[in-house]
Amino acid sequence: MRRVTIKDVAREAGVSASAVSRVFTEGASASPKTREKVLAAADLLGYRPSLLARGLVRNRTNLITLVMGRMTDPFDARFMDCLAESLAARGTRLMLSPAAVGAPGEEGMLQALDYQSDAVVVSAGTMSLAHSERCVRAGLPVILAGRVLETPGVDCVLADNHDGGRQAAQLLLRTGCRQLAFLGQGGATFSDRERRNGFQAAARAAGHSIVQQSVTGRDDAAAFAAATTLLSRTPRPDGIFCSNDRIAIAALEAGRALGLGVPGDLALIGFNNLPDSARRSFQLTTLDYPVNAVVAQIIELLDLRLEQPRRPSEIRRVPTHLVVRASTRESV
Amino acid sequence: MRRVTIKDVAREAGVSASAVSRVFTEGASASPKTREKVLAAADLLGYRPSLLARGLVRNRTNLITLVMGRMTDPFDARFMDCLAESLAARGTRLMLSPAAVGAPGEEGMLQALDYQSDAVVVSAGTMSLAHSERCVRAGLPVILAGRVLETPGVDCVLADNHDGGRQAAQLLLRTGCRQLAFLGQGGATFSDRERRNGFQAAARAAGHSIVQQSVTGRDDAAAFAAATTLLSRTPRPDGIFCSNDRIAIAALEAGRALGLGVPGDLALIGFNNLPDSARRSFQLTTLDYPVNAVVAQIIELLDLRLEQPRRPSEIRRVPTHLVVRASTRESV
DNA sequence: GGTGTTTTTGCAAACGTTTGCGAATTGTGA
DNA sequence: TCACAATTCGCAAACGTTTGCAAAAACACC
Repeated sequence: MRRVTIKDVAREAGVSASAVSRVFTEGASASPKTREKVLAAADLLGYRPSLLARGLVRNRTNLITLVMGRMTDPFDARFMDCLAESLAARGTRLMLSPAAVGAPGEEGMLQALDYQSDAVVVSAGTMSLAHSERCVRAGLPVILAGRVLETPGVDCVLADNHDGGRQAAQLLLRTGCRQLAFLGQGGATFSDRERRNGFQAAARAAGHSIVQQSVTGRDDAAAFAAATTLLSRTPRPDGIFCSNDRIAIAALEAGRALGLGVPGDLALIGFNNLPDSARRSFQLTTLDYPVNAVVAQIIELLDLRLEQPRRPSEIRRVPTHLVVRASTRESV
Repeated sequence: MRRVTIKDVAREAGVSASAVSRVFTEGASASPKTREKVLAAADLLGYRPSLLARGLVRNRTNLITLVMGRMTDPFDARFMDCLAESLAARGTRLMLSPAAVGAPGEEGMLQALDYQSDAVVVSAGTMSLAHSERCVRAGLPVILAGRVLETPGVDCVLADNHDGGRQAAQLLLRTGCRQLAFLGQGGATFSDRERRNGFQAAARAAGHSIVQQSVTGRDDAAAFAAATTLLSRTPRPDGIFCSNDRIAIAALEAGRALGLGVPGDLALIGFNNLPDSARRSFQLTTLDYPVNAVVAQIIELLDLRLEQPRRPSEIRRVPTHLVVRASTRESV
């Protein structure tokens, strides 16, 4: 039951432990003869190098910690899935650190230090980031997904939410909506604020004002209630931009429950382009959140920073594009 | 930038490294005085024990590897989230190993050995399990979620799918359905087969036969197409049990697209009780998959096996219960 | 075969912990 | 104060690797 170690392989192959190590490390020198002997022995014994031990001496674990909130939104799942997959493809493993467990929540970032993660990716939108600096000071690269923190050494990558809001406003206005509204989370997350600001700015630029309504709570019922409230205001909004698809779908159901035709009486735009929003029951116009592109940027920044830890930190924005479906009207 | 190590703390506190170590390990002997000095020093320097090093000597890492398929279904996300959360609460970290990366896919199980995970949880439903035995032989506990493998040393926990199928059949028959059908994945996953078998057995026992249709492909469009095919058979099914909620919702949309009333012309039952199925647009009757209970059982089995590695392996089934909504008729 | 250059090899010291063991310290009771 | 028991402490050896260094081996060239 004892783990088969490098020494076992060395003995079996009749070489030194260093020789075995070199066979198993990229680009090290080993003669074809020993290589063959070592591989045979390793195969026979079922040897696999301990990445713990290797990490200890190399000070590089090929581990990345992901700090995330509860994956209540399928969007988070999609992000995590994509990240795990892309990292695995380049030989890096992803470790999960749920943010919600302790009271402060940001403990998860520090735990990344414990296992000597090569970096920590934070995607928990509502979390405070008090510990980021400490991580950076300890030499642990921090990458923020979906939000910005102006701290030296912290890289950020996110969708261009502001521009997404602009596109939403312009589409609604172009298709004849006159009473614009934003239905969001009341500024609870970074993305929420950016999307609202972009929407509002574009509306203003076109000479329109917007009304706002926030959903309090995280479940669909809360979103439905908030949408119902919003739709019973006078004048009734005829074009709503929602902070994300989940809220938009709830709003769509609320509109229908009130007997409103979509998009005739009410046009709706969401954000994220979840699989759900393509469903024939909803056919939601939305802004595509480019998960793959965001993940690609994260990995690129990761590599850059691991190569040169002192490089200035970057903020990268990934463009977002409209996916027009049947919850908005045709352009006139 | 050098990591602050146990020796730094020892020097700062004026004690030996062993003393520091003992302060940081549960139930070791250290006098109040040294404890205080050590904690002060550790706090000052920002010391955190390296779990790599600790894992190396203790041969216990507090790491669990989760081997999973792509998280295309929100159900998987829910499972993973719950597992990560529960493990974190007891001080164990979850490591992800996407199964889909290599050609064989089961490589992920072996990678659990590399980081000396304490155990591996496999939830990838469609994956082959060729490497399970090898893991067990290497002393790595394997726990299967959602499927059964009759191998000594492999524990399994899953929902009682067979009984769920029975409940579905009985409800449909009790509410007046006469042409029962099963819409599933053609036996692609373990759960799929069990659910079908339970459904079929109960129907037979009541003197009914069922027709089957399988959806080929993983996206909603495939499910919609399969449902449409199924609904154009003669005699047309009036009660369909679907392998999971995603398929059931697609079937519901297909029924509506054909102008069928739900539940009047067509009754539908899903499986998993996803948040989506509670939506007012769907109101899907479904079987609740008790994620929390399953995870609790997994953790219990885990603890048991870590305590006594040689104990006989167990198969635990967690009961499932009907959540009746508006996609089925009232009992008569 | 001899010289010089390149490649391969083994030794031993690291990496940051834990832990058995014996020594040192502290506490107890008369 | 002394003898004895119970704690606490430090030393050093582990855990399974990698890697700088110098010795050894292989190779190239004349």
